[in-house]
Formats: sequence, C-alpha cells, structure tokens
Amino acid sequence: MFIMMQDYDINQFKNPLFTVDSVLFTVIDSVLNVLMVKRLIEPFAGRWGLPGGFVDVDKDDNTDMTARRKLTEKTGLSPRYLEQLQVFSGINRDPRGFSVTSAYYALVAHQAVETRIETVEQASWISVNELPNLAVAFDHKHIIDIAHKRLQQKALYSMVPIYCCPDHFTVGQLKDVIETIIEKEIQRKSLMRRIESSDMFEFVDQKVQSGGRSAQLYRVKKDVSMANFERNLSV
Amino acid sequence: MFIMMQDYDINQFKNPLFTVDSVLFTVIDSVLNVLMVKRLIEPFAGRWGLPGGFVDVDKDDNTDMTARRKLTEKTGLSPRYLEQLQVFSGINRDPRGFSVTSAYYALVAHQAVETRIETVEQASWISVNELPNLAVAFDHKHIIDIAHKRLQQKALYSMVPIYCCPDHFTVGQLKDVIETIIEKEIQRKSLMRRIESSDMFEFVDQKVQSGGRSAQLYRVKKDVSMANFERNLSV
DNA sequence: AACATTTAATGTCGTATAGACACTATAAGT
DNA sequence: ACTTATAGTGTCTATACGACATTAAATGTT
Repeated sequence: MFIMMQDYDINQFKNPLFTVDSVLFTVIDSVLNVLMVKRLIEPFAGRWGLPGGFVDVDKDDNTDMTARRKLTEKTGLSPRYLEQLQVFSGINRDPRGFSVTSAYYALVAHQAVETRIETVEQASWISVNELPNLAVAFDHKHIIDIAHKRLQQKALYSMVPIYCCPDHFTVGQLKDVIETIIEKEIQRKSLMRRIESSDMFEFVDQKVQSGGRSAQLYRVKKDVSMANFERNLSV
Repeated sequence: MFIMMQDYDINQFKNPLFTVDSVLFTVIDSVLNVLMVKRLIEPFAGRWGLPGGFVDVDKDDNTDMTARRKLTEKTGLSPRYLEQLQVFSGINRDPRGFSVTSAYYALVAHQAVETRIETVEQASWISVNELPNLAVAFDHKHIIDIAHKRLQQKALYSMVPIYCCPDHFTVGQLKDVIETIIEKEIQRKSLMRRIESSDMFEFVDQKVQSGGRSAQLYRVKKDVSMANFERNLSV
C-alpha cells in the first residue's frame, strides 16, 4: 500500500498540475475589458479568475481547443482571435503544488456577445483599470498584465485589433480600439495608410452617421491573412 | 479498490504528460546548428530528439529552470539566451497519450562550448540543413522549424543574434551570424548603425586580423538590456 | 437659405531609418 | 610600390510614419 502511494507520487511528480487559461479582451466605450469568472470552487473560491481549466483528452485535440472549449462553456462565445501567450509555472502559484498554465489571449467584439454574456451569471467583463483593486485568484493579475503588454506590442505592427471591432466597422471605430489598447493617440492618416496597404479590407456599400460626415463601413475580405507591418507605430 | 482506480484515472485525465524541451541554436562556419540528443529510451529510442524532459519539482522553481537544468545536464553548458517558444500539444504527438511540451529556444556561441559538447557523447550539433533527412523523435522537427522562424523574425528587429557570438566579437562575425540566421545578406552599414544606436556595446581595446584591415573588437556593456528596433530589416 | 459645428477623409511636407553603393583605411602578400 | 582583401565611412535614395492643414459631407441653428 505504501509502495502504491509512492508510485502514485512519482507519477504526480512527473506531471505537474496542468491547466489552460485565457485572457479574453474586448473594448467597450474606449475601455479595455477582460472577461473574468467568479470562482465557485477552491482554491480561491469567491475570487475572480480567468476562464480556463483542465484539458479533457476526450474532447480536446490540443490545448487550443481546451482554451476555446472553456471560453465557450463559460461564456457561450468563441473568440475571433486566439493565440498562445506563454506558460506560467512555479511552485508557489497554486496552493496544491507545482502548477503549469498555458495561457492564451483572445479578442472579441463586445457588440456581438454582450447579450449572451449577461445570461451567464458568473462571467463578467472587468475593466483593466479596476483590476488593481480586485481580489483575483492565482497569478491571474500578472497573466493579464503580460497579455495586455503583448497585445499592445502586437497592435503597433499588425491589424489584430480589428478583432475587437464588429463585422462592419468604421475607421473611427478601429482607431478608437487601437488607441484604447495602446493607451496613446495615433494619427488617423497612418491608420488609413495601413488599411490601404494591408489589402485586408473592402468597402461595405453603406455609410453610417456619426454626428458629422457619414463614415465609410469596412469589412475584412474573405480568406485574407493578418497583415504585419515592417515598422511600429510610435510609442 | 475499483473506486481508487477511478480516482487515479481521473487524476491522470486532468494531467496530461508534461515535458520541457529546448531548441538550442548556434552558428558554426555560417551554418545554423541545433543541439540534438540521441534518445536512449522509448519512445523513439535511437532517434534524435531535443534536449528536455520532465519537471523535477524538487529542483525546479519553474519551467525555465527545467529547461536550463536539462540543457546543463545533457551538454554541460548554460545558454546565454533562453526564451519560451510556445506550447505544443496533442493526442498524437506521443504514443503514450495526450502530451504537452513547453518548448524553449536558446542561443550560445559555439566557440565557448564546442569542446565540452564533444565529451558528452550523446549530444551533437546538427545542421538545420541536414534535418529533413534525419530520423527525429516526436514532432521535434516541427518544433525546430517554428523556433527557427521565430528566431529569424527576432533577428530582424533586435540584437539577440549577439548571443551566438563569443564575448569579444567583430562586426563581421555578427553580420555573418545574422545572415546565417535570416538566410539573407544585410548591409554592413545598417548593422553598424544599429550597433551604434543600440548603445549596448563598447570597444575592446584590441583589434583582430582578418585577411585585410584589422577588425575592431566589441563586447556587450555591463547590465544593458536587449535593444529592440522600431523597424525590421528588409526581407 | 446661409452659416456654424462636427466628424470623415485627403494632401502635403518634414523626419527617421533602412538600402545601395561608392569611397577611404589598413592590413598582408608579392 | 602595387595588388588584394577586409574594415569602416559618406552620401544619396526610398519608404513609411508624424504632424497638421485642407477639403468633404453630414446635422443643427438662426
């Protein structure tokens, strides 16, 4: 019996606690928000945590699917953009022992999902500005911070922020999303040049009013890949 | 007893096989090489694999230390540069079941370590050009490919390739290392400008002969951080 | 209807940095 | 002294972003 326990422990030793967690971002009214879930179980029951959990080898072909499944389970939505962030690991980040989380970050347009979010009671958008004063589980505050910095960097040389825009969007909307993410104003002209040169977008035959001259609507072309630029926008 | 087995299985289900593997690069005679280890145990015994293995929670504070420890164990060296690549996971990449590897990539100057490498019989530098014809374990060929692409990208906007140079190096050496990594020639002038503006380097009061005019030796200043540039070199 | 106000979109010029390549500098060999 | 090879600089061009003026098109006001 004691030897069985030892075998068991050896197996545990080779396999740290492994989870997948996602930082799902969206921009609402020029504020960057993160989807968080009120934890119902220990450890850290009652605190806010990132949507995530264990891999289910019967359902998940890989950890990307774990991330997507957990986001869908807990929020009813599948993000338009999902990418690995990095692994966070250590002996102190989970009271149960050495743990590893493969963290992802993801983007959605809040317009497409906000009604569905509200029906899932334990999930909620949290402004990143409120995070410092919030009781958060594990090292999830740190993970969000790293994810935010990565997203900021990515926004300087790619068009990824479009995934925070609805299907049809104006240049003004995209500009606002980018400025919210990088926390700095950009030149509309620079954005127009990138929209043009990326060749990712096409006009929607429709305009939308905005308090002044109507704005042209754009959408992402079918089957285009994400544009990356050779230069960063200035910081 | 049966219930105990079920509990055990549930625990297994929650914890996929987790390993840490590293792609250690170096440049030798204008060829990019990867450190590989001849596997002595199943699965894939006899094939070449990346240096790596299981986390040891008694020795490792986190997976970074696992990566370093495994590199040191199997090669006798600690890399000057080590960074997370990404997680590779899936049901098919290991015959034992769903597995996850947290992959790292690392750089060393081969000059500092080549004698030590040769004393460790199972470890060897493999040219990336020979990889397609080599019997490689798991999805390690794919991991090396992704690591190479990431390194190429990084070489376009940062000075990381210096970690493939010895402590004292010339502009010509650094230029060769960069060109080997990105597989394209660059302008010496552009590199000089970056060396200057990065403010990372200082002269060594010494020159080195090279078949023509002697070359100035440089070294990295004490306690400087890695320079990143706002533009990529052209591809 | 003329005008002010607001936001959208474009035009134009300045600036920073990479690419190209000629030119100079310094070493070794003949 | 001349050739060759490699190191290093000078200078011009090209590109894309920043800044900001200008034009366009919508609404509201007198």
